[in-house]
Amino acid sequence: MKRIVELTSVLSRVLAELEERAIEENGYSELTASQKHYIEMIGMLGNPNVSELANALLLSKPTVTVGIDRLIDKGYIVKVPSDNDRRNTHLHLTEKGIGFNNMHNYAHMKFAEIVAETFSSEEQKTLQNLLEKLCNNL
Amino acid sequence: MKRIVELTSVLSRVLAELEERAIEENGYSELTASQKHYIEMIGMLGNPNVSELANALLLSKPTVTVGIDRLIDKGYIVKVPSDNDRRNTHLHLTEKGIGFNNMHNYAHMKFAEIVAETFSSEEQKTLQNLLEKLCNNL
DNA sequence: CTTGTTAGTTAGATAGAACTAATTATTTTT
DNA sequence: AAAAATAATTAGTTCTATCTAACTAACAAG
Repeated sequence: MKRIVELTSVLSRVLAELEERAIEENGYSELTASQKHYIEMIGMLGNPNVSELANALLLSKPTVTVGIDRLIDKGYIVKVPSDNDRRNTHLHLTEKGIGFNNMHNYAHMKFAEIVAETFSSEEQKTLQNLLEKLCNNL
Repeated sequence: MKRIVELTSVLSRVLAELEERAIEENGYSELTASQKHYIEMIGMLGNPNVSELANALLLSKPTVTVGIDRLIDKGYIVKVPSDNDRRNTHLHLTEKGIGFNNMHNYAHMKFAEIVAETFSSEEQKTLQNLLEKLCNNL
């Protein structure tokens, strides 16, 4: 059973590495860890304003203002002024920003390929059921 | 089959979170990401000198010298001068340093508990075989 | 229409993490 | 014994990420 934990942690690492490699190969290595975090969060929140992003990242607004400026320079984000309230600006991801967030999916697809190559559909069903059960118990 | 990927990535995240929580709860949050990396690497290398550690971390020696100083201040490492060559110093982890490296194991134990609670021993065997097969195909 | 609030920015400070160049101390080589 | 090589450190620089305090601009309420 210890072995199960080991194997799970191997899978963990492999998934992470697949994602890292996708990020490398698609030219997103110019992003720092914190910048990646910004972009992911903007994707999850869906066009937040600066304050909302700051809250979600547990950072001060000035910090986020500066962080955003750099991501705008690099072409990952644009600021769109709000119509209702001209103080307010919405943060939108550019194509490039969305592209980065897709690296996630890209890595998952690679992994899915491996799963498909490894298992018969019955095995897949069994594995899925077991994982499902495990996740329900977390 | 997409579902299998999802579930795996959930497990990934849960493992990471278990480890993070263990780190938090045991007072290791004072460590930065890079400092954690130093400590892990020293553990893996087993009492390296500064040059060996720098090589392993792909960093310059001066960078590592300074990094080590901070970890000494915080009580995670001690420097032991070499007997053969007095230029040379070996880096040893203190109890505290070893304690940090054990957070890894701690998280894995927690996860093992969950596995044990979730599955019969037959299910465990099945799961292990499937994971084994998958890992062999990576 | 003045007062207060809200959204965001600018300025200035601090700390970490990295680098190169130069220095010290020791050991090895010739 | 002098010169070269090695291990580590010190000094000085740069960049990123963070903060607080102070500011501007826009809106809201009385």
